[in-house]
Amino acid sequence: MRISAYAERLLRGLDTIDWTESLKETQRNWIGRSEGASMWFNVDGHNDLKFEIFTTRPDTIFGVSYMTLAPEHEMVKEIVTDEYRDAIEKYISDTSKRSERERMAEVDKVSGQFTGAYAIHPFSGEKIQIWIGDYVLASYGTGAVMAVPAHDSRDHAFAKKFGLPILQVINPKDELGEDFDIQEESFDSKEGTIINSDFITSMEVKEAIAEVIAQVEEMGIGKGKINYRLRDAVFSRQRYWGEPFPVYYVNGLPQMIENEHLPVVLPEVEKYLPTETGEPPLGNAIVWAWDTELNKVVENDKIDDEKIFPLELNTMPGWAGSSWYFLRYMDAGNSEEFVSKESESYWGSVDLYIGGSEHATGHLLYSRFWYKFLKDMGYVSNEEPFKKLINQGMILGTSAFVYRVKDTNKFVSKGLKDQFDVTPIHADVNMVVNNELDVDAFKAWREEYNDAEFILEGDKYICGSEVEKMSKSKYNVVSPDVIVEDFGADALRLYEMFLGPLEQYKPWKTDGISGVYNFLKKLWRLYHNNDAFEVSDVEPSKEALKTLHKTIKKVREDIEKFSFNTSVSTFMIAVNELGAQKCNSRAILEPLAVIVAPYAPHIAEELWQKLGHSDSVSVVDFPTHNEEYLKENDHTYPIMFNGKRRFELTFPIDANPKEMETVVLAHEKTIAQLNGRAPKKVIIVPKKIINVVG
RNA sequence: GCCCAGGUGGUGGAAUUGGUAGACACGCUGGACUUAAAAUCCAGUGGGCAGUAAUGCCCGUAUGGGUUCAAGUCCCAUCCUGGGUACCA
Repeated sequence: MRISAYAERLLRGLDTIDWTESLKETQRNWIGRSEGASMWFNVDGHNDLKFEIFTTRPDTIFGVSYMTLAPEHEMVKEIVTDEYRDAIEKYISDTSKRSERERMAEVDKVSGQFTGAYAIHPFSGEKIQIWIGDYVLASYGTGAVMAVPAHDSRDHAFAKKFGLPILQVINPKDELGEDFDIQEESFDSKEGTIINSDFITSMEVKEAIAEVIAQVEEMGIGKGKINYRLRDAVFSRQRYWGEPFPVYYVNGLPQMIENEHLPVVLPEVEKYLPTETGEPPLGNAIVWAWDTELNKVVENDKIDDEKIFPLELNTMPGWAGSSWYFLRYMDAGNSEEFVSKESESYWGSVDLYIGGSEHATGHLLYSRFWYKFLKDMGYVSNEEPFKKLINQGMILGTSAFVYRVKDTNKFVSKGLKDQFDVTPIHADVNMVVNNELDVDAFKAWREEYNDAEFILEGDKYICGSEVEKMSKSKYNVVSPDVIVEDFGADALRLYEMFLGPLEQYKPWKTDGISGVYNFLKKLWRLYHNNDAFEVSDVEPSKEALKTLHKTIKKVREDIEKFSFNTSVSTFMIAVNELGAQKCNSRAILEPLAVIVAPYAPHIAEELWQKLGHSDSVSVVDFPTHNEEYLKENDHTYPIMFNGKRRFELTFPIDANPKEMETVVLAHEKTIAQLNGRAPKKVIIVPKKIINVVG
């Protein structure tokens, strides 16, 4: 699939979507756009031979001291001289044996071999040695580079190892100083002035790049070029299960099954594993042949290669479905097209996508690619599939540790463990409450611990703890079912939100759930007197209205920002305040149930019913706040001296700053603070602070 | 190595545009109710110093500098943690 053809659009599109910067950056790096030039070099003594290199630094053309080809480069065998033939062949066979993994692990290891051949410098006409080296990748650019050791760290390492010349052609910007030793370290930055470089000498780097490109284009030996790191991908999956290709083989040649006979449905198999002969899992199927007369899938043993043929065993890769499944939701019942024009134009692209960042360079890049392709084909109308994307953080587990004294069956409490030689062991978190181990449960946990002994602190065994991914092997898995059983689904839902920001990784600690559980109980009590449901129709108090409306305002803002943890805090504050106000006014409690509903739907629904409604709380309009109720008559200002708060004063909201200043300066505490000094300045920020400078 | 995100009490976290750091909650301490426990409610809770107390002062958002009347927030440098990436010319 030629995703590389969309590289530029995939890159530019990133500027138009509301995704996290880190995710966009990962995609940018993966696409890997680099701007430079491709140039042709002639080979000395071979009039008919020339080769192409790609460089992002044409400005360093006069610093070239050798050329490097990838070992796999097709020209190597033609140019190698007899003297070096054996050495080159040995090097090629050695590097081909090294697996990609080895090459990755040995990045620092520099290796290479001279070919005996020379290239001709296009401007100076000088002869330049041609080497091969496995730091040049055959699959990127042209598989050949012009090596400028003075200004490229990899070329520098290579040159140093093989004693090749290092020619400086850029003078670093002043602050890096004269004492920069180019023989010791390369200068890769583009901040500097060109030296020793014929017609580009004394130009700035940027200028020189453009000038060299113009010159080689005029000479017909090169041109400006943009390269991408992004590679095309094979549309197939060998080892796993996936959507089947509607393809069968006649004499080994693939044939497409006609549209009208689709879909081809996957067969039943015993196991989803490759066959013993190494074929894909579909090779295990016994009903996987195509009958060209009946136009259906039939048993393999009927294959006669005349009317009945074998079907393709490879399947489609994961992104065959994941790249566009969301479009199908718009028109799931449509049996003619994946989505109708009407549905597509109604729904458009996805407004909000919540997903993990681990899909940055796979699913999320391919989805964008497919979507752009579908747009080009006229099937969808937007350029990007996911307008906004949030990476949700993972809920981590809090592991508990007990400390076994080495070579014994004794366990020492955390506070005393430093007095012994101990091994930390994961204990099941379900046996631990507030870091205290249920000793009997631990003994019963496993046979080997039945007669364990404990060295306690006071009368308790205190466990150590550590935050890790939830995993069975770490015994830190907390099942949501158990939480729902103990506290209810609303408490679970609220607590997950309350733990912290949506995008953040955060540790689960069951102990903390009592906070939201208490909140739910307090909420319930607002609508009840003892156990009886009781709300009144009396006019709500000013304070209650203020509490309600500031809550509505804040929660609406939080929802816009996906800041659900602060919403939950806001509800807690509201319920605490209304409780203190002894509010049980219907005019307050009805809208309260509505705004709580998205967060704690079960309890809200039940309260809504008790309030006498027969429809669901989820279909009621979300209330809007009224600024009238939020108006303050006065504001309590911190009185600060040189930025340090010393006391507070309350002023009417519309107080004149001049008058406020007079009152502040006349205050006895101000006089005490100033201690005889004259204030230089008084800064008054309305509804914020008053700062006296002096 | 490079790129990105982050570092705030005992803990999870809050803090609008630079404007009272620590909201809310957990935990902890003390108290009320109770024969007792659970549940519930009330009060306190960043650290330090002084004071019988009211209160006052100093320090404090990873570290060191800087800008500002004022910095968790802005700038520079450093350290640490998490994630991504791996010779891409």
